[in-house]
Amino acid sequence: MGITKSDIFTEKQNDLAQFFKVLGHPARVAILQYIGSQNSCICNDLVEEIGLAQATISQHLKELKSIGLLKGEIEGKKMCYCINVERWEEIQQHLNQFFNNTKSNCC
Amino acid sequence: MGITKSDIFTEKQNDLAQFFKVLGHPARVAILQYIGSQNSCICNDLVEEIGLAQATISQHLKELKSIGLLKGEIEGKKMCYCINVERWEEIQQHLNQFFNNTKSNCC
DNA sequence: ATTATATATTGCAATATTACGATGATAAAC
DNA sequence: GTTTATCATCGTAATATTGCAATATATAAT
Repeated sequence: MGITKSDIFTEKQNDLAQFFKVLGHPARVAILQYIGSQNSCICNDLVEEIGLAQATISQHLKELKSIGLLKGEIEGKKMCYCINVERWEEIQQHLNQFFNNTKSNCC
Repeated sequence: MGITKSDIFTEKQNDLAQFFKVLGHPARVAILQYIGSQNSCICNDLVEEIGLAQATISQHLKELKSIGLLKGEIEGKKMCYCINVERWEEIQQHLNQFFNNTKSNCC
C-alpha cells in the first residue's frame, strides 16, 4: 500500500515517528550539519554544498520546516534559514525520553 | 525518482539517516515500546497488540533487526525478540552527538 | 504421521518519496 | 521597466515503502 495506518497509533507515537522520519534522509542530515557549521544559511549555498538540484534542496528544507526544526527569514532577495534552537532541544529531549523509557531487561 | 543519492553523502551521514529512518514509522516505535515494556516478546503478541497483519509486523521486525536494534532467539516454536541494549545505547549516543554537534548560533 | 502453532518469505497493489526541469514569484541591480 | 538573482511550487518519472493474502518453513502436540 505505502500508506501508514496512523489511526491505530497514539498521537505521541505518530509524532515521534514523524521526527525520526524527517531526520531519516542523508540530505536533511547534511543540511542540518551545514547550517549548524555556519552562522547563517542561504539555500543557494546548500545547492553547491550538497550537490542536489535547487528544487530538491528546497523540498528538503520544507520538510525540516514542517517539524519546526528550521525557521527562515527573508533577507532581501535571499532567505536566511536557521536552526530553531528551542525546537531543536525540545525534539532532542523527546527522542531521549523515548530511548530512556524504552529500556528492556530481558535476555 | 524515489531513489536517494547516497553516494554524495558521507558514510556517517548515511548511517545516521538510516537509524532515523528505521525509527521513522509509528509501528516500529510502538513495537519497541511494547518490547521495552515486557521482559520478552513474541511476534504474535505484537500482532494483537499493534493491530497490523502478521506479515506486516514480521517485516517491521526485520527492519529493526537490520540496524541491530533487535535480536531474536528461537525458543522452541516461538521467537523471543529482545532489544539489543548495547546497540540501543550506542545508537542513542550517535543521535545525541549529532544533536549536540549541530548547534547553531545565528539569528 | 498428522495437525496445530508461530514466524518468515513471496508477490502484489496502493501510496509515498525522491529528484529534477520548468515555471512562478519576489526583490535588488541596472 | 528590464534584467538578474534567489527561492518556491508544480508536474512528472523513477523508485521505495507499506500492508496484506497466500504460501513456506519449522517445531510442538496429538
